[in-house]
Amino acid sequence: MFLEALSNPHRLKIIAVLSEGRQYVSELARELGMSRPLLYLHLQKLEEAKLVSSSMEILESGKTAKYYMLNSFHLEINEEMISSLASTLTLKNKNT
Amino acid sequence: MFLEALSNPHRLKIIAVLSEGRQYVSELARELGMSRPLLYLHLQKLEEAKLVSSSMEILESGKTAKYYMLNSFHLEINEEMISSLASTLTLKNKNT
DNA sequence: TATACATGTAATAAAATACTTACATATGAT
DNA sequence: ATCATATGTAAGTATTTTATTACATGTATA
Repeated sequence: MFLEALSNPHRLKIIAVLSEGRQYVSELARELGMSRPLLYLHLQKLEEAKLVSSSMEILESGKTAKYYMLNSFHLEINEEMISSLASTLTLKNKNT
Repeated sequence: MFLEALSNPHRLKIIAVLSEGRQYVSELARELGMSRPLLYLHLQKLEEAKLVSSSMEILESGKTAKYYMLNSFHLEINEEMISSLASTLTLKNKNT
């Protein structure tokens, strides 16, 4: 769910950096001062939420790089929207 | 942070119910099929995020009741907004 | 007094997230 | 061959979040 994807400060930073342009994972990890495995985890969640996309490419150096880019998004969040979102959710309920 | 507050399905349901009108905790717990202590926890997070407010009142029966009501909100979420939000965040960084 | 129903919270358990360490593979340059 | 730098992921640990259980207090009613 996109709201869950946006609930972590690291992921917001990732979005902020990607909003300035696409970047590949290792370089992104350096810019954010974050370990690559951890960055992967966050990127995965952002990708599942369709907030970012990725593509494998070849750097000038000849090494392969996985580029991530930000998908443009625009959401209006208000009571009504949350209510209709809530009605689509299933949550394990003890009673019935 | 309001995005964290909105990242849990129970809390979205709470908002959905409260959007139909104010309600007191015990009754809300029954409507949601949720234990009161758990509901308290979620209501606290929503209140910290300023999404709901509460007030103690006396029921016709004479018992005191803590009413919760939804605060009206409207947020535009897009890359730009996330970027500026991200810049306000401090996150523990290993390297400087 | 016992029952019913309200608030409030402490202590604990369970589950989900976040994070680290370690290693594997591949390519190009020295 | 070794070094540097890329991807990818498994396994384990740590932390945070979520959830339960068990109480305490107060008021009105039977």
